Formats: sequence, C-alpha cells, structure tokens
Amino acid sequence: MNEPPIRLIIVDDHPIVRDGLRGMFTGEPGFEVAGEAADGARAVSLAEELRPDVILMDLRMPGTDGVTAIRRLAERGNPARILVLTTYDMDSDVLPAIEAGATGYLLKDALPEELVRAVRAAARGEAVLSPSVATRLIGQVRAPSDPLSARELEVLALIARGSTNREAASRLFISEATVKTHLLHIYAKLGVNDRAAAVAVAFERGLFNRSG
Amino acid sequence: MNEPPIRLIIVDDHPIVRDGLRGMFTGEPGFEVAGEAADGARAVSLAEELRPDVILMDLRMPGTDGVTAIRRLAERGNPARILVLTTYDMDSDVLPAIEAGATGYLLKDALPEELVRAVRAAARGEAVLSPSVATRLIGQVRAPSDPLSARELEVLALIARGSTNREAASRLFISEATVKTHLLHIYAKLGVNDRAAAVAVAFERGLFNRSG
DNA sequence: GAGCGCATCAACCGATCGGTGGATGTGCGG
DNA sequence: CCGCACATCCACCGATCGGTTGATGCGCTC
Repeated sequence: MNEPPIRLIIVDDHPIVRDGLRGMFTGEPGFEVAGEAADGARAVSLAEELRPDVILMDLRMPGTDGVTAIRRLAERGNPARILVLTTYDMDSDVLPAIEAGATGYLLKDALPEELVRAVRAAARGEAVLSPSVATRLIGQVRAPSDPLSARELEVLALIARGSTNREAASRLFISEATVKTHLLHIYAKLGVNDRAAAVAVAFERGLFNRSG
Repeated sequence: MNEPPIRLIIVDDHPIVRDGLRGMFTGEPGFEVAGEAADGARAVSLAEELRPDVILMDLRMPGTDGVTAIRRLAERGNPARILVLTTYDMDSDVLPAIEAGATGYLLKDALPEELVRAVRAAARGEAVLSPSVATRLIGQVRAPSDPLSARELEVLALIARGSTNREAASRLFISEATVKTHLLHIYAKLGVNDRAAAVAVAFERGLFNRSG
C-alpha cells in the first residue's frame, strides 16, 4: 500500500538554494515539490492555495521575512508543518521562529539525507532541531534572558555609537541619571558589568538588527 | 566552430548549494562541472589535478577557508580564475579574498543568469563584482582603514568581554599603560572615541570573526 | 486597591577611563 | 644607517562611569 507523497513548498530568496532543494527532493522517493516562493508573503499565499504537508522556510528574506510568514500561517490555522532552514543560529533568529510556530529548525550545512529525514519527521509532526540550535534552546531554558525594553535599546544604541551618558541624555531629552539607570538595567539583563561588554552581547544576540 | 566548455569546480561546504550550482551549470550550454569540494584544501588539490578554467569558491568553510585556498592557488601559479560566491559582504571577507587573488566576488542572491554571465566573464579574465561589494571597495579606496594589529585585536577582544584596562593588562602580562596605549591606537584606527564604540565598529566589520 | 514593569530623577563617591607628552627596544626594508 | 610599525612603558589629571540608596508617576492586570 503506497503512502501519498509528502507535498513540500520551498521558500528561500536564493535561487541557487531553491534549485538545490528542488533537485534533491525531486530525486527522492516519497516527496513532491508542490511550489516555491522567494519571500514570506508569497509563501503564505502559496500555502493557502496548495495546502502542502511541509514548508521549508528560510528566515531572512527581503520583503516579508520567515518569522512573519510563520506567524501568519499559524494565525490562519494552516496545518502545514514548518521546517526552518537557514544559515543563522543566533538567538534573535531561533527563538522567534520557534515561538511563531515552526516545527523544526535546521541549518543549511545539514547533509541531504539529514534534510530528507527531517522533512519526513516534520511531516509526522515531530520536532527537529540541529544540534547547535538545540544547545541554544537548552541554554535559554536554563537562563531565560530578559528582553531589553525599547527605551533601553535606544540608550544602548547611542552608547554603541560612542555617546557619553550625558550626550545620550541630551539626545533623548532625559537626565543623565536616567541614562545611567537604564544602563544599569541593561547590564543586569545582559549579565555584564560595563558598556563595552553590553555592546558586544547586543551584537552577538542581534539586538541591533531589530531596529527599523 | 565550437568553443571548448568552461570547466568549473564548485567549492562550498553546503551540499544544497553545491547541488544547486551543479544543476544550474549542467543545464547550461558551454559549461562542464569538472569537480566539487567542500573545503579549501580539497579545492586546491582538485584544481591542481583537474586544471579548471574557473573555480566558484565559498569563503567560510570548516577546515581550510576560501581566502587561504585562493592564496595557495596563487602561490602555485594556478591559472584558474576564482570567482567568490558567498553570503557575506563584510569588509573582513571582501578585501582579503580580492587581495588573495580572486577575479570576482558575487553574493549568493545573484540570479542564475547573472551567475552564468559572471562565470563566463571570469573565464575571460574579467573582474566581476556584485553591486554591494563594488560599493564597499569604492568606500575602501576613498578611506582606507588601517587594520588592527594582532595585539590590538587581543586587547579589544578582552575589552569586549568586559575586562577593565587593568584586568586586560593582567591577562596579557603587560602594564595597564600599554593596554591604554593600544586602546588609543584602536580608537584612532577605527575612528571612535571610546571602548563601546570600538566594540560596535569591530562587530560591524567582522573583526572578531578572525580569531581562532 | 495592590503590585508590577517601565520611565524618570537625585546626590554622592570611589574606580576607571581617556588624553597628554613623552620614552625605549626590536625587526624589517630601502 | 634611517624610518617605520609594533610592542612596551611612565606620571599626571580632568572627565566619565558604575554603584548605591533612595524616590515618584503612569498604565496595566488581577
């Protein structure tokens, strides 16, 4: 008795990657590549139209990004399993994707057979994580980090550009004491003791990428 | 009169990307994919063995990276044209690759026809740059930045982790005065006035990626 | 209403930083 | 030899930072 093929949509802004993935799954029994999209918005409408079993989703794409697309699919109750496939394993990428509803998260260095296995697992509803992503999630569970408030991010961004506390205060129309208070909160949240280390951690976590 | 096909080696640690590229050039007249490698060392020995016209080279790979491989090929006088194809357009990636001898530098978001055209141009010995890379090179020519010395990078790395000048001095077995001197040099080279801004610029330029 | 998170603010003080204006020594290339 | 880059070092001093120990006000949720 033959099972129906796993119907798949490939979402990635890089044509080369889409070609590579299509080639891989076309040559693998049990899969059907139902469609492709180069950004999140197109992925959402394709998924509505084609009702795939699994969506292979990149995160960073021009226009609508992967996390937003995942959120929209979840809001619409779309049953497709979403397997994130991306280059990035930074905190700022992993958590939002999983919180938005992704079933799995793999990095693009995965071997073809790993990827095939992961898509099969995702189609069954099983969670699939690459080792480095799993490690990060474990770390987050142990020491969940408080997010910085919008104001804290504003202060930190100015500090990263070289403002003294006084200059930052002037720019934000607040007192220097307030800037210092924000900074102390920032240091506590990021687990550091000074501005330079705060800037470093902010970059490592991609905190400055969220602006704009 | 038929011209011989352009013989190509594909070097990328991501199997998906290699598959995608192989598929693309196999289906395109005038090309022959002579071989593939997943890292720089393998690329160098393959190039010696197969004598390709063009090598499509990724930069960041485990083991021997792309820049090192380009350098080795240049040292051996290998005539193959090297076209870098990578995700990254940060200063720390672009300049070393071009200085090492790459004929061109493209980003992975290039359309298939752009890539085909670029490989043909590279085979003719023409330089090929993606727009964002060209912009960066122009910027570098206008305001060439001094690279930080190895010692300066060591100092800055410790500062980014939150060391005071005194702690950094202790860790490096030097005096605090020396640390401060290094920092002043760092600020001058990076065009900043304090440690936090220096850390930010270092991240933006990918200066901390070179370690290890 | 109470509690919470966030934003705002103050004064004080020791620690640290950044700037200044020097200095010496080594290795390398012209 | 000279000049350069790099590494190392000094003392002094004003500016800034980080920590401390408070405080008020606002909006939101239970």
